[in-house]
Amino acid sequence: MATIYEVSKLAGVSLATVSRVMNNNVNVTDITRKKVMSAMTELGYRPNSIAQSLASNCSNSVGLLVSELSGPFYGPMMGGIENTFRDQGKHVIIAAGHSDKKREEQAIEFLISRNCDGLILHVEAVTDEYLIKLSKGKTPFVLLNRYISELAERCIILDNVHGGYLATKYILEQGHTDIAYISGPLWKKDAQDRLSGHKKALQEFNHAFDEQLLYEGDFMENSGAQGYTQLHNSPHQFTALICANDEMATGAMASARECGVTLPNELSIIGFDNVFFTRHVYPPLSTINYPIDEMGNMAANWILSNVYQKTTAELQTVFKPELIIRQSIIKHQ
Amino acid sequence: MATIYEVSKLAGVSLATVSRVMNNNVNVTDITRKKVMSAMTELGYRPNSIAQSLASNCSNSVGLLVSELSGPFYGPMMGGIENTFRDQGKHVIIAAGHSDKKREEQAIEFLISRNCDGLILHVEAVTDEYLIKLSKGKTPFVLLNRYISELAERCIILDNVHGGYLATKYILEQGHTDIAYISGPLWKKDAQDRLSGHKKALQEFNHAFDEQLLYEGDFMENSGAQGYTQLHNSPHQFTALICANDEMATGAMASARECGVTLPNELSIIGFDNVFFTRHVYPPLSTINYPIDEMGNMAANWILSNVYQKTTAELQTVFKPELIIRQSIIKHQ
DNA sequence: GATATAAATGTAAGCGCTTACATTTTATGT
DNA sequence: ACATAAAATGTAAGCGCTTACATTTATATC
Repeated sequence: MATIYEVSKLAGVSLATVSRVMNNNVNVTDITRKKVMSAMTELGYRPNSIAQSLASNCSNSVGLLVSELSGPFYGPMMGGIENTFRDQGKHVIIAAGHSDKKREEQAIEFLISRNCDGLILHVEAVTDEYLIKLSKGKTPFVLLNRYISELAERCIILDNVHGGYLATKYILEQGHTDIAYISGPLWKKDAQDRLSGHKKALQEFNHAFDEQLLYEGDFMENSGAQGYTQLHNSPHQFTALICANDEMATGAMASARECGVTLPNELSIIGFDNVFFTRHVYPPLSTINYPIDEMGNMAANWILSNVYQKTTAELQTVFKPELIIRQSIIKHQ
Repeated sequence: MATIYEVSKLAGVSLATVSRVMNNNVNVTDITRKKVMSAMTELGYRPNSIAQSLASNCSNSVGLLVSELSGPFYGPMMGGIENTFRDQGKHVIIAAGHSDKKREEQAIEFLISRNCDGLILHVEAVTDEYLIKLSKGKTPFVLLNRYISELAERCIILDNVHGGYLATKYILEQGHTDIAYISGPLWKKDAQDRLSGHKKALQEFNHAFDEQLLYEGDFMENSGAQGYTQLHNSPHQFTALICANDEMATGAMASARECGVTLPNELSIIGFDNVFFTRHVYPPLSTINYPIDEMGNMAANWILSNVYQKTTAELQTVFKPELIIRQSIIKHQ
């Protein structure tokens, strides 16, 4: 591979001049620029980005840590992020944390040791303290889907409380009074928030929250199925089921059908996240929209603005969930 | 950040020695190794991977190009790949090609200019010639889901012909004789192959292939819906529909239901790929399994073996599809 | 046209590592 | 104890760029 040195020789200029035409282009005569450019194309020169990084102390790479690379939730998020960055010549290095404290920490270390200029973190298991300490370090980062008051300006979140509220409110408005709830793991903030939104709506409608109708799942499909079975077999009746995410709702639907329950006639269900397959389940699942792609985009913009000093669209940190109505809920008489 | 130089000073050894303990560890006394190690931890030293790359001419990064970051197909593939690599201290740089020739080429250029040691390519639009030329270059790559005879040993593929054959054979065995087919875009090799598998099965059962019952889609959900509508409105009857992937099958199912067709009683459907949501659609979709995660894994192993000289499990290039039977198909009398 | 000023270009010192080669230390055999 | 080979360590030259600073060249001012 040709180096800058050969280009400079062929063009009859110095290294610095070649470097200048590669970069900001400031203070170079058109004529020398042309000489250099044609030398470059003649040699098929392409800058060595590693050497650039070392010399400039900027790797032009941003680290992206998600819980899983697969699954309906992260794909759109990554898509939005990659798109924004590649246009800017930045590249994204991905890692998966698998919702495990140790693996998340390792992944962050890994990304930092890779000289990422900035990090986009969707972490779940790592502690607030860890992140606060990390924020003192020299690698800037944004947090997706996590709120830490000390780091507020770098948290891009969904208003989960409001989302939980919207779901329950809609169910209540449809006349349901006996409502079961399958939550996420309650050590996770978003699971808590969605549940408190639920309680808030209940309170507003003067309905008591019934602990017996709560099942704590883990956001995975199976726990939805298990949760439903357990609730179904308890003495408590319910005509509507709220699930803290779509995966669990799907599991619950399968389980309900196995119990001989007709959907949606005998049981109304609502999920959360609006992952793309909710349209395909039967009956099509009502849910709460989580604009994860937009939020990924915003995270990318945050980095562009805070790390690379690019001017971007205005940064927004709190996103609003929206109710998506499909056929999985019926009016209760 | 501490550099190797400070470590060497604190440990009272030379740069080279520090470098040695970081690397192969060969020819270093235990005692000096310990001195160096403790100096490292004392300083919180972490090697600068950019400098390492420049000096060693190896970036420890591999580029991964997929068509989309989202969608049910690529997630599992990326997951398998990332997993394999991070264990080995390699990182993966991702890019999306969006099935567009120009964007795919750009992405490849980008990845190469990023000094990736190797590439895993899932490309669709780029020509064979381009790839053959690329193979003459210095960056090694594997191809996922694409076969080019000149590059056979670096193609990791599914036997799509056999997959198409299996699907059709099963439908035929269920007694169906009037079978519609929604294909992928026929400029894509996999779409062609699946269709020829279909024809092969037909022939084996002495059924003529009816051009009128073929619709060429684009592997996306909408085209499945459109395809179904068109086939439904044509004068030709059919009791079974084979779709070249699950997305189109899903679209066709929605469309069939809108046309008032009861599934699976009035129409049997089979898809292809076995993406995870096929279990959730209604009725659960029979399909052909595409072991994309394993194939991603294998691609990673290929790189490990061919680029990094690691010994890995034996490399396999052709994977076998399997029939997955669910409830979307009934026997035809 | 001489001088001051600005613009364009060149020079050379790093960025933080690896590694060929040189040198020193240690082990081995007699 | 000494020569010799082997092992451990040190020296220094890069890897391909960027950039502060120095120098040269063009432009403006009177």
